[in-house]
Amino acid sequence: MNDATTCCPPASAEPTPVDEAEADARLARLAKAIAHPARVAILRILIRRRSCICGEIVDELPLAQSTVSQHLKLMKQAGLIRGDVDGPRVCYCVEPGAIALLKALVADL
Amino acid sequence: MNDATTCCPPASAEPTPVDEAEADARLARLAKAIAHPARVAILRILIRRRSCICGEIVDELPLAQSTVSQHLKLMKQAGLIRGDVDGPRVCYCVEPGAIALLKALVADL
DNA sequence: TCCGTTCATCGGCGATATACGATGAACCGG
DNA sequence: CCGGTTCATCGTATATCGCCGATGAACGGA
Repeated sequence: MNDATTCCPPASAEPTPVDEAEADARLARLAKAIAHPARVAILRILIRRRSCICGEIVDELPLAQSTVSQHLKLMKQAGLIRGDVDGPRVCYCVEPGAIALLKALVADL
Repeated sequence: MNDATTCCPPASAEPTPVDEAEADARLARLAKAIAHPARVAILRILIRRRSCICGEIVDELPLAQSTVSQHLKLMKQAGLIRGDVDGPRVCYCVEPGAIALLKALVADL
């Protein structure tokens, strides 16, 4: 049994964008990470449980494992989530700084 | 000269999603509308000025008029903005309810 | 060492996004 | 009624998305 503390270290400092074009790009990137119902569902799962094994996400969604894996990859590339290897499993969890940045960027609209 | 009151009526009531799947779909749809730097830039322009003629947006962006028009179409389909015909021009403005819903859905993550 | 579990990646398919120039439609002014 | 302005749409080309089954890679247990 893994608790969140093992796979989700404190959090990396999310650099706040300074340039406006920078902010646009960052917001667009984060928005793209949740621009699909399946990814929003994945994000909610990761938030509800504090961390999550890939398989558990697959079990909760009506999608193939490879499809879920691709969504996770996209979200990871956007910096929204993190995936830490834990033996044969991969423990996914939300990148708290990224969520905070997304909320801030949207709230400042 | 057109002011915002002529082209942007009070606002349509944006139905708050009840179902969680509904909320996912709605959030994904709104997120998609800002999932591109150009669209974020357009949204900022529309917010900064309270309303905007399409041509003014084209002037502020390094994109062809047709490309901007497509972005506007996508944003309009997502319900994020509104476009009211004003003679030969089209006056675009933000759909306030949609922005509020987007902020609420993101804040509740 | 071998096997089962877990997840990522590959290959393929159809659909959509993104961009542009060119053309069409709607409107106003003269 | 005609020409100019403004914007939408069409047609095209390329890239990415979204989905799947199949295969590969990494790991732990027997």
